[in-house]
Amino acid sequence: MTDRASCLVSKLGHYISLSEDDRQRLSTLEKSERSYGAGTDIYQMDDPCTDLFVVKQGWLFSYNDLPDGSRQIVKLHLPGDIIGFPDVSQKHVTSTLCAAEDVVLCPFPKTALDVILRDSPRLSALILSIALRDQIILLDLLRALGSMTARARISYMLLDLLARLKITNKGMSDVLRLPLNQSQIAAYVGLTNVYVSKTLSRMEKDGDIARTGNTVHLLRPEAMEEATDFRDRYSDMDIGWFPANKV
Amino acid sequence: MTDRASCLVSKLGHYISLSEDDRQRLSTLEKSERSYGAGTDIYQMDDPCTDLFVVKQGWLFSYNDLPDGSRQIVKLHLPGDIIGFPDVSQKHVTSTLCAAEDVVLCPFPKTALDVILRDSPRLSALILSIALRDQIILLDLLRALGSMTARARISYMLLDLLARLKITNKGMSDVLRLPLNQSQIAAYVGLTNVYVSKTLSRMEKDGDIARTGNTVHLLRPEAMEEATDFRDRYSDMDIGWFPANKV
DNA sequence: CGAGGTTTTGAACTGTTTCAAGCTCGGTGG
DNA sequence: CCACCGAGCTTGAAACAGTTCAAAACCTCG
Repeated sequence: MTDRASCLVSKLGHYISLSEDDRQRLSTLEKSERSYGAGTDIYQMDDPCTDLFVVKQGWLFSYNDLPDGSRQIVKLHLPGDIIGFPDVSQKHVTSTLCAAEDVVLCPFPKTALDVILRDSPRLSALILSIALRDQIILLDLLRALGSMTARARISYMLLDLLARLKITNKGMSDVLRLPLNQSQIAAYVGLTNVYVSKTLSRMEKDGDIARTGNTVHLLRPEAMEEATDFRDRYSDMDIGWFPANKV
Repeated sequence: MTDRASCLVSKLGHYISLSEDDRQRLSTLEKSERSYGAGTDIYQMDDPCTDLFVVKQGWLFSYNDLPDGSRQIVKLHLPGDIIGFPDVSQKHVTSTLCAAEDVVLCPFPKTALDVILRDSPRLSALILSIALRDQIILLDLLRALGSMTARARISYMLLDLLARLKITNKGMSDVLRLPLNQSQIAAYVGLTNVYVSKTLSRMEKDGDIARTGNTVHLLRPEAMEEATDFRDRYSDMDIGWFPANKV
């Protein structure tokens, strides 16, 4: 991956082989990259939806504040992710995007999708697949929030993050840098910061995890997968049905 | 809508105008329709994923059973809906489909999407938009399960159902036939059947709703929308960016 | 009329929240 | 170099929303 390589090309090329045409198309879509400091709100809920972003560096999350003052984080964004996809279907964005740490993003215009859909069935299929897979993952999260205990929810979150990181980093161990504070974890799994603290402490005492700074070590991932009925949706997407590109 | 009209054509034609070519393409995809009795599991989690279904009649839901014995309903399917979309990205389906009452479905093969993506950019964009909008709706539900009280969750569910029914039935009032028992409602909003009963009774006593048989009348929908920060994602999808079909 | 599924109601219980205080630790300024 | 500050984490006690269990009431349909 050279320095001038487009974020989009490297992200999508990860799933399927791209024709030279496709590479060209994707590269031209990308605007110059941008940096944001930790804690910055990059766009706000209800802003007009014009750009998508590929994450080049750092973690981010999308959140909503509810009428009663509580906050729900609806998505964590890791390097390589495309941010804002679902909002393409709406005139305005439906959540606020916040940098969890210092980040670098590659914006590209929403209209890019138009071009892709018109000219590249293969890329269209890939993008659709990614959108659908993300939906499956949301359903998994829904099950966790709907009917699991605090402990299982947190386990689930950790397993999910590990699986995501392992896509691009095959040989990875079960150690995880977690650049989120406990209030953010709580807002994600639907608990309070206090109970997240208590639950993490208990998990540590029971030997499920070990913590040092903001890294977490999963000591019995299989047991945790068992308890949460965890499935890895990332490693085996079905891309067998993709159409070939027209000639 | 004639008797021989394809389910898919009438579903998709609802959003955009379809060319005669597109109509032809869609019609040929559809297999003959099928009926199932109330309570039937139509397919089971982990079955191979081959077909999608358009709902012609009746309500259904997709659910998962968790290791601890609890059940989570992840999606309610109403007439006009396409079932199984997210699973296209997987080799096996990720939840079990169950008929909440007597239903009629129109199956069509997963490979249909291949054809559409190759030949019709405009239909591709529509399908992608629907998938993305569904994702937004899931995020809304996630917020509800993650950080709302029992009362707000149930309010949210009712508002969402009403909004969905109003898509195809513009002049509809705030009365809703709800062919689900309280255990199913509970499995959907992440509560127990007992507490659903208690909450519904309280809502009725407070004058938020009225019940007769399995129909529910929303008496103060605006107040409920306020309390749950409800947004109607169905009525105004952004389809302005769709590509025209090639000639 | 009886039977089975569904809803209601009450009492005891539990997981999670709330509030509040104390602790840790890295960063900053005197 | 130390004192102090603030953000985040931990801990405990009290309160509460929602669960569990169990029994009774209700409905619909054969």
